[in-house]
Amino acid sequence: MAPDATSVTSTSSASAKRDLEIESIDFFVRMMSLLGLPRSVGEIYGLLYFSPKALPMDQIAARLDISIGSTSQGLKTLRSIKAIRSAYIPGDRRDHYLAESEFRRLFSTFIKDEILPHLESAKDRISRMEKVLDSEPTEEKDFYKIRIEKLKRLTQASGRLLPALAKLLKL
Amino acid sequence: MAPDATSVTSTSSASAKRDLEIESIDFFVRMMSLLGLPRSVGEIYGLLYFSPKALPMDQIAARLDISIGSTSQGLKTLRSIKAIRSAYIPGDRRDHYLAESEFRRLFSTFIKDEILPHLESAKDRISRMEKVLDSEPTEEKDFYKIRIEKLKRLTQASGRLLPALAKLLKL
DNA sequence: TGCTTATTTCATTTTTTTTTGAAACTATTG
DNA sequence: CAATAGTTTCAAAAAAAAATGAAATAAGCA
Repeated sequence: MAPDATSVTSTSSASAKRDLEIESIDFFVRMMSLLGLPRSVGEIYGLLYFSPKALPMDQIAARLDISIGSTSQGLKTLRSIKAIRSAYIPGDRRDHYLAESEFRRLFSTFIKDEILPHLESAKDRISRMEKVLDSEPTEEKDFYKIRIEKLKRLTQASGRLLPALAKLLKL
Repeated sequence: MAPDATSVTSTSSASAKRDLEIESIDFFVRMMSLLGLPRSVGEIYGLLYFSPKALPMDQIAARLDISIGSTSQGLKTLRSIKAIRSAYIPGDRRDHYLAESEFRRLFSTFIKDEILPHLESAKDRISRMEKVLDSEPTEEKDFYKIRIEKLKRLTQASGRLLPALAKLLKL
């Protein structure tokens, strides 16, 4: 195997870099888990976020001590939410990855891909509910009407708020 | 065992109610899972949300066909995020639960309890990072400085945006 | 084209989360 | 104050999610 091309450039403190790396990984592991993404995804992003050079998959796996399977999966996830991009390194046929540091974009992608679809299906569901309520003469009709109305308002409010938020974050 | 006090009051469509109940449960199971809460919590809230009467624990468990252990746990969770409240029913010594239908409150509680604490610890972490960077003469200092700066801006922005959002939702 | 290196896929294993059910505890009431 | 009904707790089981590792596939190069 080739000598480790990213090994520390001798003189300056490797440990300071390592400390920053660890804090970064920890930070993003938590943050990603807040978004419901697995630990490995946070680790990978955290590592890349504080890496001045683009890193290939095998080095990411080695540095984090996780399998290449997880690494491949994690990179796929991060690509899908546009949290990383690959950089071409001449004379090396491996893909190299860089963190997209504008992660406000990342949130906005997340809202668009994960939350808005749920809202869509919620609208359908509410129509179905209204149909059920209209079709059959249920007791406590008023109660049900009010509840459906509240759900409707919630989804409408979210439907307006979230895209606005997404746009705000993207800029 | 006593006859089921909440069984349908004869005439009007039980199936319409059941249909609404099922849609509601499905809706909230998805929504809660978006917030990282277990299925049973969504089921319980969904059931209560479309129940005109307050329901005791054993009936909730029976209707959802889940254990009383899960039900007790789930109710505890829902109480902790103020998503339900209990109603006193004269002559019945069981606690009866009602859904808090203003779930905008619920989101705001969620932001306050789940997200803001992370932000706090993020601030500490960033201070630590800055200390590390200042203390040791690391190469690529500029790169690290910029990254830390970006993290800082993110947490600051969130620290301003989230409480505002929480307040907006609570009204 | 064949050889080598890099990457993806996916069945299996491991880990984590959730649910269950029974015992412990609490509170009410006769 | 005992008997009973209601609730919580928690160890164990079940289910779900994530990670592994090896085989399959793809891609670059001679």
